[in-house]
Amino acid sequence: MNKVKQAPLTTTKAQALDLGRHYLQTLGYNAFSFQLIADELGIKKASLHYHFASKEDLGLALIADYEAAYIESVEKMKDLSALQKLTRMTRIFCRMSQDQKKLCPLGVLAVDFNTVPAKMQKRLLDFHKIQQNWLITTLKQGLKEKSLKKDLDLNFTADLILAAIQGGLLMARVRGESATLENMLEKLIKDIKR
Amino acid sequence: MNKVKQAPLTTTKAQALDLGRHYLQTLGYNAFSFQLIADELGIKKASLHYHFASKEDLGLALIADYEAAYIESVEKMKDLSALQKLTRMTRIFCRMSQDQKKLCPLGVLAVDFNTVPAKMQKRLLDFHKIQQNWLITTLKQGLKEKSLKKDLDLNFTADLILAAIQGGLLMARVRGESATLENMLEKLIKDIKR
DNA sequence: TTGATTCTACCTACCGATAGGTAGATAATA
DNA sequence: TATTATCTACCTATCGGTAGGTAGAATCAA
Repeated sequence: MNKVKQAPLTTTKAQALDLGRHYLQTLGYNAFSFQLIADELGIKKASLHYHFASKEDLGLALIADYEAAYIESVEKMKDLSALQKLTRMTRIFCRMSQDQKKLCPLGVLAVDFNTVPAKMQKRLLDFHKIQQNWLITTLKQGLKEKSLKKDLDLNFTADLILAAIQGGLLMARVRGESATLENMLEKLIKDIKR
Repeated sequence: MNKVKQAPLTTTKAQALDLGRHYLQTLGYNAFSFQLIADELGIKKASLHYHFASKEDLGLALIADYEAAYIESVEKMKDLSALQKLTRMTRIFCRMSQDQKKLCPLGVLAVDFNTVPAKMQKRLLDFHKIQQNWLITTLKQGLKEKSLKKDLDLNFTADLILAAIQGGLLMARVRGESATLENMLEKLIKDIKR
C-alpha cells in the first residue's frame, strides 16, 4: 500500500551521466555534446539542460561521479593486503581499456585541461591528489607488510604507477589492444615486490 | 644579383604548422581551429585553406612534421651511447612540459583518436611503432654496451618508458609543474642502469 | 474528497557564435 | 601571362544555451 509509485530503475539523469562518461572516455570533452547524449536517450537537448544547466555542470557531475565510484571501490578494498589492493586497482584500468579502449576520465580531462572551466580544473587536481595519496598510503602499507622492496622510493613509485596507467591507456588505444597495458602493470607490480 | 628576392625567413605555411602544433599541444585536436591559427597569422581563414585544404590535411601535416623532427633529433644522436640517447630523448619531453605544460602531439591525438580520420589514425600507429622500435633498439645497444641491467625485459621497459612519458606529461599539466616528470624519467633510467 | 497549486520532466522553437569548407575576385610575383 | 597567395563573401551544420509552454504527478487546503 505504501510505495505505490515504482521508481524507475535508473533515472534519466543517471542515464545521462552514464552516457556522458562513455562519450567523455571515448571522444574527449570537446567532441561530445548535449545533442549526442539527448539523441541516445531519446529526449531533446533542451530537456537535458533541465538536468544539467550547463556543460560545466555536466562536467563537474562526471568528475564527482567518477570520484565517488573510485572512492567506493577503494573503500571495498580497505581490509586487503597492499599487494591485493594494487592488483585490484590496476585491474580497474585494464577493464577500462578492454571496454572499447576507453581512457580514464581524468586522463582525458588532463588533455582538455586548458579548454575546461577553472572549477573543473580544480576538481581534477583534487581528485588526482586523492589517487596519489591512496597509492602512497598503500605502498607504505606494503612496506609495513614486508611485501614490497624496502628501499622503495614511495613518491616516485606512486607517480610511476599513475603515469604508467595513463600512458598505457593511451598506447592501448593507438595500438588497438589492451594486452600490453595488462602486462605492463602486472610486471610493474612484480618489480616492486621483494 | 641572383637571388634578388629574399626568401621569407619562415613561410606562412611553416608558421601555420608551428601554430598548429602549438594549439594541438595546448588545446587538443577538437579545440583548435583554422580561425585561431589564421587570426594569429593575421590572415583570413580562407587563406589558410589555400595551404591546407582540410583539417585532416593539416592534421596529417602536423604528424609528418613532428615525425620529421623526431627522426632528425634521433639521427643526431646516432653516435652516442645508449644511456646518453635515453637521457637526451627524455629531455625532449621534459622541455616540452616546461614549455607551457605542453603535451606530446601523439598523446593528444591518442585521446582524440576516435574523432580523427582513419588516415591520421594509421599515421599515429606507424609513428608510435617507430618510437617503440627506436627505444627497443637503444635498449639493446645499452645491453651490448653493458650499461643496462642484463636481465632487462626489452619490450616491457620500452613500453614503460613510453607510457611514463605520456602519463607524466598529463600529470605535469594537472599539477602545474614539470619537476615530477623530470624526476620520474631520471629515476626510471637510473633504475634500469646496472 | 475535491479543487487549486506547485513541481517534474519533458517539449518546440529559437538565439548568437563558431565550426569546417567553398567560390570567385584580386593583388603581387616570376 | 601564369602562378601564388591572399581576399571577400558566403554556405551548411553544429555548438552551448534560453524562452516559453505543457502534460501529468504530487502536495496542500477547504
